[in-house]
Amino acid sequence: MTTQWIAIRDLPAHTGEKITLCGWLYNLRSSGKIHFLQLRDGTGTVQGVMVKNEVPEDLFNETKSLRLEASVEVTGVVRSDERAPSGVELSVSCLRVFQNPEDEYPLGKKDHGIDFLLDHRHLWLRSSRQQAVMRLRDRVIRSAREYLQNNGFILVDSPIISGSAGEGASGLFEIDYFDSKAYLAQTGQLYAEAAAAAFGKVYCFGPTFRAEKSKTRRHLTEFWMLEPEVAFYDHEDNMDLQEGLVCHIVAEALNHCRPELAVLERDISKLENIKPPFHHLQYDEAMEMLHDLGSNTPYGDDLGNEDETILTQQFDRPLFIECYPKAIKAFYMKEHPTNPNLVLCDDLLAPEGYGEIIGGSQREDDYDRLVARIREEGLPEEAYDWYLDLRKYGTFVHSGFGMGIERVVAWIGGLQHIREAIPWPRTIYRIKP
RNA sequence: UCCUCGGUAGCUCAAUCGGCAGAGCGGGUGGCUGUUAACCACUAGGUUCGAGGUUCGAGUCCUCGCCGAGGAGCCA
Repeated sequence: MTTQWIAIRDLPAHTGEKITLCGWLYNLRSSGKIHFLQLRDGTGTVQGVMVKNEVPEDLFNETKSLRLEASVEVTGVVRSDERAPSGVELSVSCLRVFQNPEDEYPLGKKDHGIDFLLDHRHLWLRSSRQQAVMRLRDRVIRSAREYLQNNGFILVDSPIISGSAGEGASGLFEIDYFDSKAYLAQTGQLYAEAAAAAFGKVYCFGPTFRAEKSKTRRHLTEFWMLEPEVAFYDHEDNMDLQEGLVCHIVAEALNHCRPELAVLERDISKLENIKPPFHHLQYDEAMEMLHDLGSNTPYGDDLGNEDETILTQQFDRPLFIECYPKAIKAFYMKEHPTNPNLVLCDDLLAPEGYGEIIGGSQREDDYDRLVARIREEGLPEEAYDWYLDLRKYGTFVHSGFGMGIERVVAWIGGLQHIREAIPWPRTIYRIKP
């Protein structure tokens, strides 16, 4: 295509000029002798106005028969108009149809059920709401990388295919790998720890897989996780990093995604609260508070979703819960220096009931203790020989965490369900499209 | 794996106590020179998820199955 076309987003700068744009017809209204064409091109929307006695009669009649989502090239003069939401309209003088669909567009202008929308995810992405979500997701990812890279981190990605089951094989997807079995990664953490010993401050970012039959609005079987790992950071340094990262992501969403948050009808004031310092509770304190608030969760258990919601409702910004019992946490977490029943870890809970967005810990750096923990958990020791090497050759205090991108997007965007926060959600009963 | 809810027109949903299968949107036809999910008129459109059962009569009640959603557990 040799024609120079203009993005709808940039139309106000071309007021008074005759321009050409390419896009799709997302709605068409007509008053008999005047057509209103709602056009979108991925950068924005604009109303094209076609008046019967200003264009050839064939063109006017053909335009009336266009179906929703017809792909078109439209030429006309950009005109400022107070009645237009974006401030400008297009007086259409010429319209070329790339394709007028033979069938009616499946997604109507009124509401649809979630099942139908998910079956039509490939078309649903065209809607203004889904475009707002994807732009927010893009911004979250961009600002997270930006924050880490501005703070001396290097991206060192981890493999997605792993040869050993490692921790708890239950949640792993098994795949055929030539003549043997392999597994899809649940986390890149162990590899990030090795990379931290090479580069100091590292992160990995990629898809992770959980073969758990979770059926909740917070779970996907495939989700994206950002996992920083830092040499010589302890538990406290780790939480400072998490706080800084989350604050930067929220601030950048407010800087760049106001229109998207407006489409999502997000209460901005809730996001403007997200500033340091975040609240901190020790696990013990959290349990005490929960029991005062009527929870029945016994001491020693992990917090239920209900518990997380109750706790976060007490605060106006994210909440750290620190130092859980060792028995309910992963083998690689470092034992608490004064209480051997606890580990140096933290969960970061988002406000408004969005729950855990980060799980992190200081890692066990003592060879003997780590071996003992692997044996206690009944894990296959030989699978961790390379991981144990990190404690044999220049062991070092280090810490890291994993942040679930979709949960962060769901929280910042105020989404009801995490599946809207990823372009192609994967859940137990849904792997198409 | 467990608990709860749901499946009726292309879509979103109604249908009273078990008594003629309905509406809006979308489709088709016609009308309208400022519409904002435009509006107005007319019109077509049904194996009520499937298989049994109860009943004079089942979308509705019972049994089993299938599919999906929300929640629990687990986790980011």
